[in-house]
Amino acid sequence: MSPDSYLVAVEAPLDGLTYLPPADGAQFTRGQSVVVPLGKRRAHGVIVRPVTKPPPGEYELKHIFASDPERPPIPAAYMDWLEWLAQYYVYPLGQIVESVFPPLAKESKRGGRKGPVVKETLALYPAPKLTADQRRVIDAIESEKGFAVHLLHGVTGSGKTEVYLQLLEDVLRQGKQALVLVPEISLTPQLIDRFSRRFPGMVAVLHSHLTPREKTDQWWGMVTGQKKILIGARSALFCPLPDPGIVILDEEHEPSYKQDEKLKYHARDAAIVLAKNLKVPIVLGSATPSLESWNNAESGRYRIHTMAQRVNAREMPEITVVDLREQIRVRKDKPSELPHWLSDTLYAELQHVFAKKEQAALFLNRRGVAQAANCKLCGFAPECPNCSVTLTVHARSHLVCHFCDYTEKMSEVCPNCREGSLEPLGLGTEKLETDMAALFPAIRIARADRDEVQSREELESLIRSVEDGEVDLLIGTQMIAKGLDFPKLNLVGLVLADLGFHWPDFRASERSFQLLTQVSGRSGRQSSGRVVIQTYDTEHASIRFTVSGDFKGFCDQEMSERRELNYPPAWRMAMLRIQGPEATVTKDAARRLVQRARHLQSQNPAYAEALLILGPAPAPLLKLRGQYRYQVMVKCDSSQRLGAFCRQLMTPGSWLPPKTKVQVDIDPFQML
DNA sequence: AGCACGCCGACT
DNA sequence: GTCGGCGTGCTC
Repeated sequence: MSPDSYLVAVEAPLDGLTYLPPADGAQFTRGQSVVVPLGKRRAHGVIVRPVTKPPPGEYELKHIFASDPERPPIPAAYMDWLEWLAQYYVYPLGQIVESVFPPLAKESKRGGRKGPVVKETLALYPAPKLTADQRRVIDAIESEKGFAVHLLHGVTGSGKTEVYLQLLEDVLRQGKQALVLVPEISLTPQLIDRFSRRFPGMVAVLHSHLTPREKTDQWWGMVTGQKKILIGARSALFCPLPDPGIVILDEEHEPSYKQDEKLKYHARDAAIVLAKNLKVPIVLGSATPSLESWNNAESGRYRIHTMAQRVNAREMPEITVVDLREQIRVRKDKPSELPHWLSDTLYAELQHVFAKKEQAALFLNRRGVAQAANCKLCGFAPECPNCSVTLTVHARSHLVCHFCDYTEKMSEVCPNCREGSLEPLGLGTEKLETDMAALFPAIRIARADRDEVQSREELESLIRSVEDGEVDLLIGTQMIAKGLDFPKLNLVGLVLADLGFHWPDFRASERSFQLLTQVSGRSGRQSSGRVVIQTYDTEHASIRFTVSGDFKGFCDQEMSERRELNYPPAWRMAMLRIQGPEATVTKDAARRLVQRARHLQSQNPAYAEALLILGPAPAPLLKLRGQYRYQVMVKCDSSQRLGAFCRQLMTPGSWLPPKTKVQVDIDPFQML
């Protein structure tokens, strides 16, 4: 019995359209590529499933033209995964399906005089002898067959990469393929070389900096099975591997795994579902696991593997916390020549390091435009009474919460100590550079931030010049915290750790802790490293737990706060973003969206206690590129319920004014 | 997304 | 009078 018709995912913002089989009566199976008529054009499509019922409404069904010989069928596990993505992230399947295919035809004109994507002429890199820790972890991971999530918690320098390499070797021995995901920023030629030396001729690479031709060639290398290991940024997930045996995802906690445009997926979460569909193990590695993953490990959903020792038994660096409040008090009586941001302690350490001809780095995690206010005397930063996030300074006179729109006037005197004054936090890397150049005229300074370093090539050449000892002092934002692996770097200074604490985001503490721990772990690769953390808030959990090295302690405390306010991972969250060209119209639409949401909530008793709707609140940058932006936050006790709610809420209707658009972001990272 | 239709300003 | 601007709406 032949089916009446097929549901086809087509290149359009739709989940699928119904088509009749072609005139020749050819039949199709799930995952096959076809060419279909769509309006006036020919479009690519993928068979989702045969259907017997015609679509609702009066339609003259069109016929599929033919199957698409250019495109191989998508494996069933990947089809299931794509449908999951569409459901979970509330995004049209038709626009997701396109991303499993390469940008160009298999064979077309070959151009480009650029070198090969993966160098194949390098000296082999033999496997070193594994440490007992590494052997234990590998055995534990390999003892479990089929799908399982393994969280590899290894301190910086504990040799996680070698664990990955050994796991890959064993998977390759079984003739299977592997997918290795890394954050885009760490996908450097050095990393690719390391894999290529170990597995010559078997490595393919996919990331956004490749040309369409290069992407297409790498894609086919994996899909034909010629290449065995795919290393890539998050988009590499979409390359349909015919025979995968393992998925590895390094730096699991990295926020850059979350895509914040179009399909707003989290590569870690998507990778886990993919691995589950493929029935293969997935390894998540990090020195500072995300609270999400840690929570899953504690509850037994993930297997946890810990590596607490550094490979060569190197010491962890010594961390000094400088209380800037104390510094201010001292300087009140005894004025200093030093810039206000530079403590006597950090200055002394810098002098010491430069005298020994070693390297130093100064970090200032200056992030974006949103500014917190804090008291220079007591460190107090005003918080929203409803949301427990730091309030943001608006027009230097008001404090606003970006989640619930709570507003208060910014008081002159600090409401906490009634002595100091509230002032916006503000300090830039440029200022650090000019001050340091004046203090130490002889040292060579390099600056790394978004203004100074635009491309990855620039970042790589900067890193190389630090490695080659052409730089004495590196000044930068957290963009260099990742690539920081310099043998002669023996001092890391965090100029103002508070900037991270007071970011208006419920993950601010977690990110600060991660940054502090990651940075601290990287000072002193060879000899005794030092870390100086300057702060107005020495009691902040991020600092206390970094200094004590108590990862679990930090997570326990942070989890209890998340539970209290129904934040992830205790609850789940979705952000609804409304934007339009007119201020009042957009704000009105946002209000109406909230009304709709509350109405929907009242219709279904299952939502009553399980759902919190907050807002609308103006986005921190209310007007961006001519668009006014508001956001509505939805918290929910279960991800299934949250997904169902959002899909219902987003069903198209006439309630949206023209030119106004709503987007859903499930499990948002970017709170702005 | 892409490609139509549709209704208003500056061109031969 | 038309050419073309991109706002709006639809695709089985």
